[in-house]
This record gives sequence, C-alpha cells and structure tokens, in this order.
Amino acid sequence: MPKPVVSEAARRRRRPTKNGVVLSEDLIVRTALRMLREHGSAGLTVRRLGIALGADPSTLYRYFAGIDDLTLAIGDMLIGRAMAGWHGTGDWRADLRELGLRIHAAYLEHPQAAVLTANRISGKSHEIAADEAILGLLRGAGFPDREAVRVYHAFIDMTLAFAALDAASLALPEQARRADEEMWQATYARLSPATHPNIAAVAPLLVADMNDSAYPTALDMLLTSAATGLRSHKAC
Amino acid sequence: MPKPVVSEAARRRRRPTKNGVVLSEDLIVRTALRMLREHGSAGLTVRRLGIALGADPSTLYRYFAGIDDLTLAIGDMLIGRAMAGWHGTGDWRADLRELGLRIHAAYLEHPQAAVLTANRISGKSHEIAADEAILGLLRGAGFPDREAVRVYHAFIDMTLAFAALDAASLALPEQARRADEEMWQATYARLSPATHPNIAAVAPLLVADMNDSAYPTALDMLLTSAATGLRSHKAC
DNA sequence: CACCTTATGCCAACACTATTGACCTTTCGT
DNA sequence: ACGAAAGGTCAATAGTGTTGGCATAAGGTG
Repeated sequence: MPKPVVSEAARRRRRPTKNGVVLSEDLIVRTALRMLREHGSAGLTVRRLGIALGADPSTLYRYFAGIDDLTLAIGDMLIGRAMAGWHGTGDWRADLRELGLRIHAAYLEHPQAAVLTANRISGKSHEIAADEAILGLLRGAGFPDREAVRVYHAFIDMTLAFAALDAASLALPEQARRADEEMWQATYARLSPATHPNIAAVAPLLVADMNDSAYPTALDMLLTSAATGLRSHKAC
Repeated sequence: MPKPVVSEAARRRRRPTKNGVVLSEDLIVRTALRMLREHGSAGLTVRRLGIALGADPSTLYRYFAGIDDLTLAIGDMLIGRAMAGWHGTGDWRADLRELGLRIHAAYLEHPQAAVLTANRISGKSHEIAADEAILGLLRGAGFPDREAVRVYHAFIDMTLAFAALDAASLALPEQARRADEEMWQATYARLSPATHPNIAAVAPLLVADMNDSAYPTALDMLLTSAATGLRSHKAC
C-alpha cells in the first residue's frame, strides 16, 4: 500500500512544491476546471494538470485515488457553486424551479467538465446538501414521503440529465457545433411536405426553438404535474 | 496522404487478413459492439479491436478516419434499431409513452455504446422519422403548432437525456457500479437526523427508489402536464 | 533549540493508448 | 498476363494513467 490518500481535513503538513506552489484539493480541482475550459473535455490529463500546478503528476495521487476520483470531486464542486448563496423563499414551486435552473446553469458554465461528471453520483458534501434541500422543500410543501421521493428522483435526474445533454453540445468544437446548429436549417427545413408533412408544417417554429435548451419547459411541466398531484392529495 | 479511407460502397477489393478474416464496416461495428458489452465502455481500443478481428490494429484506419468516426458509426446503428417496427394506435398519450420507452430501452440495451454516442446529434434518417412521428401524434391530438413544438422538444430531449444518464450508470465498470449503488446505503442511509433531517426521514425509501430509472416517472409527469394544457386549450 | 517521524513531493519505470508512414502483397480491370 | 493501387502489416512516435522507492522538509516533542 504505497500511496494512502489523506483526506483534506486530516491533512497537516503543507509542503510546497518545487516551484513553490502549496497544493490543496480545492486548488487542484479549480485548476482542473480551468484546464477543461481551455483544452476541452479530452484535455484534462494527469500530466498536464501536474505541469499546470507546478507539481509532479504523481503527486496528485496523494490527493485523489485516481482520475475517476478527481472527476467526482469536480462534479461536487459544480454542485457546490450552484448552491452557493441559495436561500428558500417559502414558495416550494418557485424554489424548486430556481434550484433546478441554478444547477443546470452551473453545469453549463463548465460544459467540458459537465460532460465528464454530470452522470455520476459523488456522494460528497455539496451533493448531499443539495439533496437535503430538495427533499426539505417537497416535504415542507406537504408531499407524503413516498411521493416526495418520487418527485425528488425525477427532479434531480432530469436536471442532471439535461445538464449533461446541453453541456455536450456546448462542449463540441466550434466547427462541429455550428454544423449541428445549421442542421435544422439544412436538413429539417427542407423536407418535403409530401413525405414529412408534420415537420414541414412547423419547420419555422422548429428552427426557432431547437437551438435553445428544453430544460426550462420540461422543468415547468414536471412542476405542474407535481402541483396537480399535491392538490389531489390534499383534497383527500 | 498515407491512408485514405475508402467508403464502404466504393470498396472493391476484399483482401483477407493474415488470419483469413474478410473485413467490412459492418463486421467491425458489430465486433466493436460485442467488445463494448464484454469489456465495458473503456474496453474498446483499437488494439483490442484489431486482435478480436484477427487483423492488425492499423488496418482499421483503412475503414474509419479515427476512433471518433467509429463511435459515430456505432451510434448510427443504435438509432436504427430504436424505431424498428413501431406503429401508433391512435391514442396520442399512450403512443408517446410507448415511443419514449422504446427509445430509452434501445439505448439501454447497449449501455456501453450508448454512453459513447448518446449525446451526439445525428440528423440521419431514423432520427428524422421519429421526429415526424412525434410531431404527428401531437398535432393529431389537437395541440396548436407552437405548443406541439414545445412539447415535442421537451419530450425528445428528455428522452435522449435520460437514455444517456441511465446508460452511463449501467455502463460503469462492475466495481464502480456497485460502489454507486451502495452509496445510498453507505452514505445517505447513515446521515444523522440532526444534520440531515429530510434525508434521514426518507432514507429507506431512497435506498429502494434510487437505483431504478426515474424516466418512466418523469415521462408520465410530462405527459400529464401536456394533457392538462391540451384540455385548457380545447376549452377556449 | 535540536531531534525524529512521517507526510508529502519527486523520479523513473511500466504497460498501456491512438495514430502514422513506409513497405509489401494480393486483387482486379484492362 | 500485366500493372496499378487497395489494403494488410510492421515499426516507431508521442502520448496516457499509475506505482514503488527515495529524498526532504514540516511540525510535534523533548
């Protein structure tokens, strides 16, 4: 057992690196985020990260068990940023909406990172805090426990799933992204009404709509359905 | 220009490999799918694929420009299988539900492959056919065009997003998947009621629920909300 | 202040990876 | 039957994550 990873809290000595940098989990993750932004989602490598930090690549294994562990930490930091400074207002529906949009936005701010981490469960502190907040809103609103868990599950998975999907298209290389966006013009808008009557009928609407995220719409629909269910529950 | 890739249609000579195997795009893609299933989503490497085919790894570059090109071809194949043999029944809500579940299921049948390709937009024929069918169902049900496009967009993106999310967790290496599944037991079920009252209160429900896909729930909520909107539209 | 333990950074090495350019051999149209 | 070139092979390059051993400085203890 050559390299035990010491938890950040239990870390006592802070020996500076050859170049004088003092490492920490937080610094490593923040640097990784910067590298992802600059070099794309395939540009995060242990070697490059080491160089960017001014430390030997192998040093990182004192902080993270492997690159997988590092990506989980990156994901947790994104959730942490989404939740930073959030406070509920008492209106469960507005609060949930705000929370979903915040998480979605936090991921889209770092699309290359989001692609790597959005579909992983980290179980780290920020993620747990978010889950606690969401469940609190639902139970506080009067959802019975079973229903609260159902809605919570749909809400959080939908939010992360959309974050990953939308991030993926933002993370494409400039050239590929433009090609995707112009697909709607080039392909869908030119289909014959004879073979594709429905697409042809709404083509202008499609072109206008498809390059925005559908998340806000889908989120509102989920919340509407939840509210409907809540009313019928209270009626009983 | 050392290695021009010849399109499958224009391919004329079929020289057998040292081991006597005759290559083709189709054979390569099918073999890649098998390897993904057997060795996990990180187990598809040019070297291994070459060995599995009984050919030198570099031979594959005669068929695909790079590994990225190969994954696109794999994705193409999945999309083709998703819609095969579908027919509507006339009940728009049931039909949409069926369609969503089919697409979701088709991806989950090859989770390791889905992970690599799920957040790419193809714009190819099968995808167009699905879009036409969905828009037809919504417009046939009486949604005004603008509303039909909104619901269509939310529906298709949500379906693909969940397919990617759920495929990702199925595609994790056995060890990591068990770790993720046990996270709910190991981490969430042990949080103190003092610090995390809501999670603690519903912990057993979470453990029971979180390892299934939330897609059916989210899909039903989306359809419920759409149906509500449709009723109020018809009332006008 | 000096000492000793040990946490932590560094180095070298390993077994991989994708990709490329040069070479050679088989295939097919003429 | 011949010659062009498609297509398979080989060798090499530059990169990857990861690990074991070593050196050194930090910080508690006397």
